[in-house]
Amino acid sequence: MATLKQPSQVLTFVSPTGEASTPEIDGIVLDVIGRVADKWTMLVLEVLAQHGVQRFTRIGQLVGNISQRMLTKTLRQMEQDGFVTRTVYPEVPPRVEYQLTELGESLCAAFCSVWTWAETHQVELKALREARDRYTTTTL
Amino acid sequence: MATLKQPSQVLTFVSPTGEASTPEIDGIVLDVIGRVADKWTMLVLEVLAQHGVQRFTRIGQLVGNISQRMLTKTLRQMEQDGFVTRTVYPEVPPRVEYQLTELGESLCAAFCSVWTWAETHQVELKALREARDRYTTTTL
DNA sequence: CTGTATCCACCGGGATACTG
DNA sequence: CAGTATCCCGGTGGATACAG
Repeated sequence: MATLKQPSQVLTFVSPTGEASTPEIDGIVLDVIGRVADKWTMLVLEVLAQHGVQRFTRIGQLVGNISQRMLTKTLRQMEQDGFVTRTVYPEVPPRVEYQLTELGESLCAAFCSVWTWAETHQVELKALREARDRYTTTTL
Repeated sequence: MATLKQPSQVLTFVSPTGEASTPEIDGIVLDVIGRVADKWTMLVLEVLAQHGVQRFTRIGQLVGNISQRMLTKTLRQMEQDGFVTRTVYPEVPPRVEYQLTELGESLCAAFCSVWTWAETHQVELKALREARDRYTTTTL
């Protein structure tokens, strides 16, 4: 983001020289977060971390309900970002194996705390959601 | 090494019959991840964590390019999820303040490692991307 | 100031069909 | 097996206008 594009009337107020109160979040970091904060990416990351090198179809099975299209796109993106390696064996039928790179593993480790947080607070979160749902129900 | 978490009950292999018994990652956790892995949510979370209680417009400024619509939606969602509290002061002009709850702060802390990871590897990531972009010079 | 409501363009993502 | 190519629908999110 942060692309050139006259912010017509957005809340932004990027001062010319920066400074002032510009606690803007670093663009690169933000961009990285944007890529990584993808549902399928996180799931594939998880799968490869737990099961090691796997083939295309296998990953799809392990992830769960994911279409070929999304699996392909996700894996390609992850490959581009250097999170996984893609190895094609010139056989017939073809065999393609995916494996986490060290970068991918380190990312996975970083996400571990979030995953743990989700598990730790799932009861609490579920309760909150149900409480909210009770309000939202009758109002329709 | 960097395994995300122990095999626990999260992922299961496909049963011998070919039926995908429980390949899904825990629904609640996945759902939570889905909500939390939102760009704007993460940014607002970050902003509130760093700047403490803030008003609507101010949050918008601190976040950067975010439309009112998205800011409102994000804040509402976060309020529903119990990440922030919303305090309306019956004044004119109106003043509304948002503040992280303890839950929100704990989530933010969990995300800290991801944020740190992004910062730590940003050079590496940038290099990878640029290398890729050079290949993508396949004109139009 | 703090929103809500609307219109609308974009694209994420499922379903399906075809290829090497 | 491991994709690629289309169609297509619904959600995301920006722009704009209006309200309390």
